[in-house]
Amino acid sequence: MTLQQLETFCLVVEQKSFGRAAECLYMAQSSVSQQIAALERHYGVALFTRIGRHFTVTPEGRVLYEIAKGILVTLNAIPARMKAVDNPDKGRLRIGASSTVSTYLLPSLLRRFKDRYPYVDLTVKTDYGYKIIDAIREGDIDLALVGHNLNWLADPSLRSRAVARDQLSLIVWPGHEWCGRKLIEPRDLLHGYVFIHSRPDSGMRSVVDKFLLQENLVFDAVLEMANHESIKLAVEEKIGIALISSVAIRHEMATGRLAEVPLNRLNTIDRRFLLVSRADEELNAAEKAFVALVENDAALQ
Amino acid sequence: MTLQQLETFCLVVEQKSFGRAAECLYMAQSSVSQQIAALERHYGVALFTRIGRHFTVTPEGRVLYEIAKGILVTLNAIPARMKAVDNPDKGRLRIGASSTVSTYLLPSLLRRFKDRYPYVDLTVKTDYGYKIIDAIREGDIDLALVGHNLNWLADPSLRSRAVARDQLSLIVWPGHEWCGRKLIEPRDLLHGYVFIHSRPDSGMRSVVDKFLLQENLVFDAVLEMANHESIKLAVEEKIGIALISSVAIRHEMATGRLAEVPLNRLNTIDRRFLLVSRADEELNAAEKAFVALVENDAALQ
DNA sequence: TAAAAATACTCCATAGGTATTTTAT
DNA sequence: ATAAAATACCTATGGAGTATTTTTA
Repeated sequence: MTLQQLETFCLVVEQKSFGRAAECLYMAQSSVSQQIAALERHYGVALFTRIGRHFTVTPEGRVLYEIAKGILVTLNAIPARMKAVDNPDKGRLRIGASSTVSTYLLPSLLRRFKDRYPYVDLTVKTDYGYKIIDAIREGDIDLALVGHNLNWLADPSLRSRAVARDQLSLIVWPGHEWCGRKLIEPRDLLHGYVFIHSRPDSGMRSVVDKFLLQENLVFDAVLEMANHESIKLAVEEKIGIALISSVAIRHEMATGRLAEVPLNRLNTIDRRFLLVSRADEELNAAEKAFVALVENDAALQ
Repeated sequence: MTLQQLETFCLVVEQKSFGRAAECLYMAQSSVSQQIAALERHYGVALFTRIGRHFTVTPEGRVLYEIAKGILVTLNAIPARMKAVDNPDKGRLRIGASSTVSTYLLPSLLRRFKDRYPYVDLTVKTDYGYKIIDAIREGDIDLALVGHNLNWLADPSLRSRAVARDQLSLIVWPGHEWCGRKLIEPRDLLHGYVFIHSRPDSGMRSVVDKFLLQENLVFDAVLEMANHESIKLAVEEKIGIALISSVAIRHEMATGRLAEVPLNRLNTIDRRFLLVSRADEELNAAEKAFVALVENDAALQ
C-alpha cells in the first residue's frame, strides 16, 4: 500500500468520481481504478459499493478515509514542523527533573526561560532521578536536570554535562553552640547530636554517606526523613543536625531560620548537577537555549 | 516520499544503524542509504549527522521520526478498525439531534441502545436542525434525528427516512372550559385566548403556522416563547393556549398538569421525524442497529 | 446512446540489488 | 585492517498510459 493510493482514494471519496479524481491528480482514469483496486485487494474489503456507474462509500471505506485524510494532513505539516525546530521561540522543550532540582532550581530557571521564549511548548516531569533518566532513554523527555550519578556519566547512550556544583552544607539551629565557630572538625559531629539523614535511595544520601565513610563517622543516634523539607524542619526543632544540599537551604539562610557551620574537608565532596540528553539525538533550538540559560546561571556556578 | 521510506527511516533511528535496519527489512544496505538520501533530498534537510561511521539524529530527524512512527502505528491499526465496523458491539455511532428530539425522544432511545450495545463509542450533538444537517454534510456526525423538512428530503446528497409521526396537540390548562369537549373547531381558538408561539426559526413553528394559515386564523394576542418548556409553563399559568408537539407533553399529560383538547382537522397536519444520513456513505453496524431501534420503537409509531 | 468505470496490454521510470569506493576507527 | 555507509551501475518490477470493453441511466 502506498501514500499515492491513499491520496487517490481520499480524492475519489471527496470528488465522488473516479474520473474527476484522476483529473485533479493529472493522471489517467484507469490509473485511479487500478489504485483503488489495489487498495481493496490489500485490505480484502470493498471500499466502494458500485451501483451501476454510481457508487457509495462502504463503512470500511469511511474508516480508511478518515485515517488516510489525517495522515495526509499530518504529512503536509511536516516541513513547517521541521522549520520550527531551529526557532527557539516556537519549538518544544520537554524537561525532566529530580525532586530536589524541581523544588529548588527549576522555578527560577523556568520563569526566566518563559520570559524569553513565551511560545515554547514546555512540559516538565518530576520524578526520582533514575526514572527521569529512563524517560530520556525512552524518548519521552528530551532534557534532564538531575543530581550527579556515575552510572549515567558512563552510559554511552547518554550525553551528560555537569552544570553546577551542589555544595553540601552542615546545618544547625540558630543559637547552636557551633554558630560563629571558625571551623568544625568532622569528629565533633559525633558529640551527642542526632544526625538526620535523607532517604537511602536518594541521590543526596549516597553523597552524604560517602563523606561519613571517608571521615569514619558512625553516629549513635540517626534519624531518617523523607525529604529536604522534613530535614530542615527537624533541625529547626533542634532535633538534630544534618548535611544537606546548599541549594535547598537558601531561603532558610536568608531568613535566619537555620544556620550553616563550616565543616572541615566537606568541600572535598564535590557533587554536581547534570544536564542529560540522548547521545544519538541532537538538541533543538529551544533545548539549546535552555542549556545555555542553565550554564550561564550565576546562581548555579 | 513513500511509506517504505518512512518505515526504513524509523528503523534506522531505532536500530541506530543503516546495516541493521537493512537486515530487519531483508534488503540491501545500499537501498537503505538510498531511501534515507531520498528523504533528505525531499525535505531539503539532513535527518542524520554523519560522524565518521557513526551518526546522530538531527532535530529535524526527531520531528520526522515521531510523526512517521505515529503514521505507521495508525496504518497498522486499520485492519482492526475495519473489522470493528460490522460489529455493532464495538463500532462508533455519532448522532445529531434537534433540541426537541434531544429532550423528548433521545433519552429513552439512548438508554435502550446503551443497554444492548454498551461498548459502542457513542457521541450526541444537539443543535438546531439545520446545523445538525450541516454537520451530516461535513461528515462530523453520521446520523441525524430531526424534524421533517422538505429541503432535506429533496437533497440528493442526503438519505432520509421518516421514522415517526409527530402529532400536534392543542393544550390548555386543567379545568379549562374546553376540557371534556368532544371536538373544538379551529375558529373557536380566536375567542379571547392568547396564542403561545415557539421561536420563528424553529421547525415546529413552521408547522403550526401552516395550520393557522390553512384555517385562516389570525390571533389578536400572540406570545412567543423560546422553547417547549416555557410554552408549557405559560399554559399551566393560564396565560394562553398553544399547539405543541405531542412528544413534548407526555409527562404533563400523565401528571395532569396540562390538558389536551381534540381540535378538528389538526390531524391533517402531518409532521414526521426524519433519520438523515449521507447518501454517499453506507451505515455501519452500530448505525444500522440504532436505525432499527428507532424504527421499531412503539412509542414513536 | 452517452457517460463512467473496469480491463487488457504496453512501456518506461525507478526501486532495489551487486559491486565497489570512501571513510574513520 | 576492518567495519560501516556512500556511490556507481544494472536489472526488473510495477505503476501509469492508451485503447478498448462493459455497464447502466
